[in-house]
Amino acid sequence: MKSIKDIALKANVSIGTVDRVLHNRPGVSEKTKKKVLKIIEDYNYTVNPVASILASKKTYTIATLLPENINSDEFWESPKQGIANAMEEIKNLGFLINNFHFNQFSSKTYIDAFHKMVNSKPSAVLIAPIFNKETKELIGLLENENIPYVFINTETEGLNNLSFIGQDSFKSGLLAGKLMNWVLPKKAEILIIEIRKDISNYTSINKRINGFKDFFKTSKKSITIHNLHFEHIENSETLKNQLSNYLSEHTHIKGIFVPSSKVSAVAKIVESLDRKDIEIGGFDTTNKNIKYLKNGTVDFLISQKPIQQGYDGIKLLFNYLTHQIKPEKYYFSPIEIVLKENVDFL
Amino acid sequence: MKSIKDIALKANVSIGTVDRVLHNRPGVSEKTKKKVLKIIEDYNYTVNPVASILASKKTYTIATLLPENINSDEFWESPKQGIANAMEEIKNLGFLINNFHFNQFSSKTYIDAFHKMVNSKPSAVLIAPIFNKETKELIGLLENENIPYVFINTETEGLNNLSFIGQDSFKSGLLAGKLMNWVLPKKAEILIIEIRKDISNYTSINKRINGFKDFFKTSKKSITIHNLHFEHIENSETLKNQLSNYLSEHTHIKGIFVPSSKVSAVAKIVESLDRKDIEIGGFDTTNKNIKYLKNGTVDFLISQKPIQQGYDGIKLLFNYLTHQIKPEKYYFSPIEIVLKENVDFL
DNA sequence: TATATTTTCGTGTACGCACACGAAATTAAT
DNA sequence: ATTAATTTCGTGTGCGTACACGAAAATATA
Repeated sequence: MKSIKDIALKANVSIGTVDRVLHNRPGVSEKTKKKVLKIIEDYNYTVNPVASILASKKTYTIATLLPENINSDEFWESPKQGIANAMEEIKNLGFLINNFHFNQFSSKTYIDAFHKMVNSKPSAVLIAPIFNKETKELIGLLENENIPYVFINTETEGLNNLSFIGQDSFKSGLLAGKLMNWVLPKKAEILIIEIRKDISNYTSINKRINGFKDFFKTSKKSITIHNLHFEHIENSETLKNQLSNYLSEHTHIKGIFVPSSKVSAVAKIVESLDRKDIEIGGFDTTNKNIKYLKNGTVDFLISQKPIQQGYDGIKLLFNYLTHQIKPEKYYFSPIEIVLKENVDFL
Repeated sequence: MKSIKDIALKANVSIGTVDRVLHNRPGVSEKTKKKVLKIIEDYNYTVNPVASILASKKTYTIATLLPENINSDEFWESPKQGIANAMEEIKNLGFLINNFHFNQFSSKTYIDAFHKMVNSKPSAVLIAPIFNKETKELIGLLENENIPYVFINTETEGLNNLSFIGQDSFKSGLLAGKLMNWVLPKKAEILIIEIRKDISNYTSINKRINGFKDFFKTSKKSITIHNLHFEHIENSETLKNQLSNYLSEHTHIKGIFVPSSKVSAVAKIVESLDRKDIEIGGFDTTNKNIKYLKNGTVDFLISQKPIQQGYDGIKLLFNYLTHQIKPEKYYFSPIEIVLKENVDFL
């Protein structure tokens, strides 16, 4: 392995000079610069990143802005896990992390946290831009400071984000449609259950629903689709009452599609009604959802590898900051089908 | 970030002493060792791997022993890709790789390559132990030299391999059964097609078939299962003749299960027969298989993330050699369901 | 030509750790 | 108590690079 010293020796210059041409720093005449570059080429030399990192005492701070999760079962736990994993790998390379949180049902907390994040003067940020309008208003703060930002999970169009990491929601809904179509009989009715609390994330949810419905345009089976909205999901009594009423009024409903991670709340009710004839499909492998998948109440879940989303987000920023590697604008996460039979192997 | 110096300072010893306890080297009294360890604990100190690697001029050589792939579409291309990716990451950390190949249909080439591999005196090896008997005979060569070895893709029981990375074949077959059951009508017959060339890998294939059949013990549908063996698959004419004869003799066959990666060969024939009523399922996302998945001839594929298998194998050896991190004995790869709708998002 | 200015380059130190060498402290032997 | 043997530990150097500082060389100004 050739080193800077070897180059310097061969070129009859000092290692300082070699260093200067390597980093395109000023202070080298065209002539010697050319000479050194030639030798670098000849020797097939590349900087040793290990030594490079050790020598440059540069430190980077990455800030994240994600929803807080009150109980440990929530979706956001997973991206956070991935972020932590990535940080573990690069913490010795001069990277620090600063996590900011907000309440995903309060745009005010989002704005607050956003300001705090900017004030911490990070090298780069990873954001879940759940609030569309607010994000567009605030994003200038980052651009003024030239802080690169990556969006995760929620797509926001028309901004100069370095990259977006998340699922193609329409396609994942389409896939959900295909699976639901598989598990249903030749003739059946389907109920789509939306939880109004999801509204902050409405674009993704709506795209999923659109994709889902889109599939049935081509289905050979005879399918009718119902929609049901709930304001709150906490009050499980009213949810239960309304849902069981609806199901008893529409006895041909054999499939329920939950276009969010709140599958378990629905599954719990269906199970208590002992309606084994109803197939349920939805999103995200939270612990509760997995529980109902394993006991057969839920038929399928669609996952987006959220741990990897977090991991990839950090790694991407790492590569950008240290090696100036510009990422793709879109990284679509896997659309993973999770059944009882493969849930233990993910 | 705390460094050795900080530890030494706090413990009132020299960095040399701290270094000794960190590496379990002799020459430290129990008393000071305890003291230092306590401070390491308190400070939550971990060695900086960057500096560590730079300082230790140690170099490791990892050898791999995998089947050669003649055309670029074969399964083994993927693990090799993963291996290459991992090596790219660690090549500057003093790691070299040495790839050995064999013909997967000739045990003699396996034995030859195995010897060559051992003679190259690698620090550790990654093997696809496709030939069971031969592996058991040869493994002593590695154990004599105390060379750690990891198995990939093919499970071989009763040996002291550091780890195994691959799929739970029975479970993946079971899942294939579930999917086939979903796509078939209430009453149908299924054909399982084995290619005799797969014999070297027979354990995996057989386990898949067992899992597949196992599922139908619980199916509510009325299913009959046929079996068909082919010696060679190259001669596509005879394959085509035999298969089309069999299908025309057994008109109730509505599903074909290929428990190997040779799905495309079967799909090609079924397509040429214009038998759109037959559903096909199998393994591995080779380019050809994906082609038939996309055009609808194949209904589902089951993938095992082969790229990641290769990647994980190398990374695991890296961690073992550099940090003495002992891996789990079994790493079961994901059992991934691949449909037309999600094949572009893997 | 002498001096000032700018350009070009060499030297030294630091990053955190590994490891060799040898000194100091402790213990054993006489 | 003196010396020898052993254990315990401190110091120094190097890994390959980054970067600050200042010296030398080249060029400009008078």
